[in-house]
Amino acid sequence: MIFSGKKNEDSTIVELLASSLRKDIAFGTLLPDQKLKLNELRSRYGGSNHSMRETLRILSSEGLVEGAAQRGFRVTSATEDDLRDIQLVRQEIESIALSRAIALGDVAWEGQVVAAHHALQKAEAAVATTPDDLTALEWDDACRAFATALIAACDSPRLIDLQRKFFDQSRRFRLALLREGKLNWAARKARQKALLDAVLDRDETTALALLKEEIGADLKA
Amino acid sequence: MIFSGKKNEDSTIVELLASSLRKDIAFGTLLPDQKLKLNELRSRYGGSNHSMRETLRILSSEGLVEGAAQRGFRVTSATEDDLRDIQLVRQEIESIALSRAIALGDVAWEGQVVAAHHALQKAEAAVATTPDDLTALEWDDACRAFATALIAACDSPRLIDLQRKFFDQSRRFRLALLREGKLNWAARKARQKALLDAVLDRDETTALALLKEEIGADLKA
DNA sequence: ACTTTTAAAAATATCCAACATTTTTGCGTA
DNA sequence: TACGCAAAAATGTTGGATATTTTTAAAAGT
Repeated sequence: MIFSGKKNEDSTIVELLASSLRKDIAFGTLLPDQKLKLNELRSRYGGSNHSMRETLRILSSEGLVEGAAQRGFRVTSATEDDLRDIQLVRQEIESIALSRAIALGDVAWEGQVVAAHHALQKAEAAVATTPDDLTALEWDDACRAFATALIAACDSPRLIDLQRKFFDQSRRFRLALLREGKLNWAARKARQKALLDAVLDRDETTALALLKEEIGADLKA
Repeated sequence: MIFSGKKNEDSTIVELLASSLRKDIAFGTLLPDQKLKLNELRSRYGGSNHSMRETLRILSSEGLVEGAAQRGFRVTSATEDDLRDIQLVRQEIESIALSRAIALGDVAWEGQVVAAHHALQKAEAAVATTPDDLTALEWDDACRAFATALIAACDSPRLIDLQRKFFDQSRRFRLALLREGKLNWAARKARQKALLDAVLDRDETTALALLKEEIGADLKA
């Protein structure tokens, strides 16, 4: 990944399809609860029926779509209950992981966190002024990178994996709030700075409180 | 499948294959880190290459198998680190879920828990005397049912789903301990009874401590 | 009118056979 | 022994064909 800003490592067709579908689900091009018929998807995204089925199995394992035997797949619903549940899980998982990261992280980790925070600041400023799709995607990626960096020093690969999955499930909601202009940029900036400082100070209590607030902020925003 | 005690809801070929592979992974017929070549699997379990690929995607989403682009699938490794990680995640997830269940559960839930505990007692006694494969499987299912019942009143579908997935990941280790005769039946019985009582008393602190012990017991046993 | 039955259409699930691409293996050479 | 390369093996992908199931729409009966 020498040249790529974002590494587009979609080496197989199935991964390529999965990326396309993920993006369209995140942006709401594919709506919650929408039936995903194989032939429609194929004519829209390409690929054989098998590739598309495999793709849907992958998205299914990520919680973005749901499949039922003999009756195909549909986009996972996105009700307020779903949002609440996802946020609950994110808060719990990321809290545990952050605790461990704060206990275990070294200086290199601190560097990662600082860098991710810096990139996030830039991305937030950019999307606040020009909220087109591409900028939105980069902003969302920056959010993800910051959240990932925070727990990178955690010693549990499975917790890290869960963090990734549930963050991706929360994308749709975050992008929706952005579209509706319901994000408080000043508050976010202050909170993120405070979170960064708490982490660097290894102030676990404060950091966890701020992390939960950061995750929960999207709900009633 | 008209007579089977456990409802074999494998309505599709893929689900059937997944069940077979799950079982063989749990019992160690398919060893950790073993390469899973499609043609070998097909001649052993049947199914077309696509069905088998889909099956492996499913198992992959359950953490039993791992896939890498262009180089196929292999059984997930099962080192001590893996065990530790799985147990950590189980302890955290199930603790959160049990807390919520204790707070929210009604009498029907208590009934479920009592019933599952009763069945577990029977299954433990059975497997302690005749540890053949079938009995072992039934015992393991009873363990799972008890753990599931404990958190059934939890209001987070995603936590419940995670509990299921990580319990299934821990199967291999539990069955291995059984095979090696490293389980302390008396201690287990006492602990399970104490856990049941704590839950029925809504004594969260005690219940959580016992739950963590129950999950962690398999490690140093 | 309203449910129930039945027939047709659509969609899913599966398989086979072939082919392109990538990875692994085995062997000869430096 | 290490290296590189060709052969073999394995993965990834496609198209077409077919069985089975679900969904739909129409027909029938009360």
